[in-house]
Amino acid sequence: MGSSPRRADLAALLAPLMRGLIAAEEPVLAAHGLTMWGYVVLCALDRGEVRTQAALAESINADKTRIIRTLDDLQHSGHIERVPDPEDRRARLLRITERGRRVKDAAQAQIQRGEERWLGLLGAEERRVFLSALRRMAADGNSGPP
Amino acid sequence: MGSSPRRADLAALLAPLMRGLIAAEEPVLAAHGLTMWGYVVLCALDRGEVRTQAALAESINADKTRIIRTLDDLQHSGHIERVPDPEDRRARLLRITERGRRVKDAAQAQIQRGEERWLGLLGAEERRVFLSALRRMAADGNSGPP
DNA sequence: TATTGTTATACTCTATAACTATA
DNA sequence: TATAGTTATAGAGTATAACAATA
Repeated sequence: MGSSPRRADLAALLAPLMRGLIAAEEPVLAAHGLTMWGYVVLCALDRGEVRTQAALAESINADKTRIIRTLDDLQHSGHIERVPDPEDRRARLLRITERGRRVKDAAQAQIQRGEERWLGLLGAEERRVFLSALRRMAADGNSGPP
Repeated sequence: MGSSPRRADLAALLAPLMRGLIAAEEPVLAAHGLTMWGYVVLCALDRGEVRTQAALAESINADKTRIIRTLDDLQHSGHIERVPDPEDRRARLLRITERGRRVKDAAQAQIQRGEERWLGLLGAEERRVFLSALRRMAADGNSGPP
């Protein structure tokens, strides 16, 4: 015997949770005039770790060509600024605007309230352990192929 | 102030972990002659909860038209059988074959060994709490929109 | 020669509509 | 009339290749 697995695959457990979270986020973002990618970009820029489009694309695991329309839209709606880099005239420096940060913070607050639908299933200590473990695992996933 | 979030969004933590897991799974599945969807189908059929194509599609959150090519391939490679339902001549009953189960079990064993790259970051008790919490959250995500 | 940002093109994946054979 | 399975078509999303400007 021994043919049935002790537990489901990790990915099989994460997938439905991910689906649920995204489904819950989408109407919130739409209500704030944001797309999923637009929100991801605002979050990345708000962290302040990246300045150029290439660096941004890499940090959110997107192709550099894929984010251009998103950046255009965010710029036109006043959520970000794109200024030429005086030190490298090929590059354009990205910055979230005051308005962009307000919108992002409002959307994020509502999103994290919505996450209580799932996190609320956990006890206080359980939640602490879960989030701590998840943070560590997520950080390692960034270190590329084994 | 209060403009920076206490923590990252749940989805933002799950996304890189999910990416890493899928990237690690893909070469394993390929080595066993399976696609991601083919593997998902074999796992669902092995659980034995569904019998028709429509029920299978729903259980793995896929469109009924989307799985047909996958079922064709799995049938041609002898991983599943499709027999006409004697009680409803419109339907075809799905069943994983002995060969299908062997391949699926082998792939799954290797996949779960690969997951130790992430789960291995956790202590024994931490891992137990994490998996227990994740299982509960994943089950709730299936209950549809709030 | 390599890199930044951009555009145009091709390709993959998925959903939609329409069809058949049953019920 | 509704449903199971199938096919064909169209649409969205993504990657690839090629370009101009700059390093």
